[in-house]
Amino acid sequence: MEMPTWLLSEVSLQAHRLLADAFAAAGTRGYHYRILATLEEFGPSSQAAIGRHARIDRSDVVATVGELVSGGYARRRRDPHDRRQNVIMITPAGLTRYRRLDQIVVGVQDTLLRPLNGRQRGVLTDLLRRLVAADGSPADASGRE
Amino acid sequence: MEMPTWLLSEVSLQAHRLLADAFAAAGTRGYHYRILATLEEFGPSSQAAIGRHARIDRSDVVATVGELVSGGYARRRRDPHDRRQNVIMITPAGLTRYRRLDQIVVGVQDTLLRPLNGRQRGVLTDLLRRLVAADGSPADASGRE
DNA sequence: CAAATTTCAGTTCCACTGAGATGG
DNA sequence: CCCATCTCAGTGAAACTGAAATTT
Repeated sequence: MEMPTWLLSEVSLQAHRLLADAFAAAGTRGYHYRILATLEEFGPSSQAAIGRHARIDRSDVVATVGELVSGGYARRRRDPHDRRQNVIMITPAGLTRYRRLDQIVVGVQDTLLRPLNGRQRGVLTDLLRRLVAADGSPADASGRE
Repeated sequence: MEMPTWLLSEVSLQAHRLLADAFAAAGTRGYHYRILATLEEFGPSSQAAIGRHARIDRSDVVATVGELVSGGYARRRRDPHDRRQNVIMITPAGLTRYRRLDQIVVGVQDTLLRPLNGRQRGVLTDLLRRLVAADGSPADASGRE
């Protein structure tokens, strides 16, 4: 019960709980924040591109963007240059909302990482980044999918 | 998008995918493994105790233990000393199954942590352990629950 | 009475699948 | 023809809630 995967899922669950509580208090969910963050970072994007950046399934992107549009946080238009895709743009209201949610998320980082000092936080982030970077990379011969 | 909680959830998701795939191939799920591991580690336990050790909700413990009993991997009896509770015991078949699943889990650790050397794995485990240990501990004034 | 345990029924979020329609 | 995108409908694991029944 001390396996890294166990510890990882426990810590991730802690983070998820903190985030879910904070998001719920703000009347939203993780997918909303992640999509707003993607739009803020990459600008107008197709739904497929959003899904790749935010790592959300195509199917969930459709539904969540729909909710964001209903709430006035994003706009959805057909791309005139490639009529297969939509162009999703964040609205001023969406940007305001994103900034507010982002502060919440920053606060959660600090709550979660309180037991670690600055140097330790850096080491943890670095190690995790390596694992993320290696996901599905050539190092591993037995590919998924 | 480089927040520790994001990296954490990404890595945890990688681990979850690896484990879920491996468990599915073995015809089981995470809850089954976690409960078998708890029974192996702590011996006969009440369902409430299992839930506390494996960090599984009381409600899910009931259902999952039921499945394990159906599969012949555990037995459920009323505790004669405290008739509110059940005593759950792992069967020989359950122990065999647990050992097999545990090997799978050990293999997944190695797949996941392949990008890190031994020292780095130790550091990561240590940092994560600190975060887990601090969960809901006094350091944080605003307690959950 | 209060507290703990078991159980059931239901919810939510997240990740994912399959298939159809449209368009490049 | 093949491929990408969008969309809908549905599945399943995991975490959780509320309430009832039993027993301590």
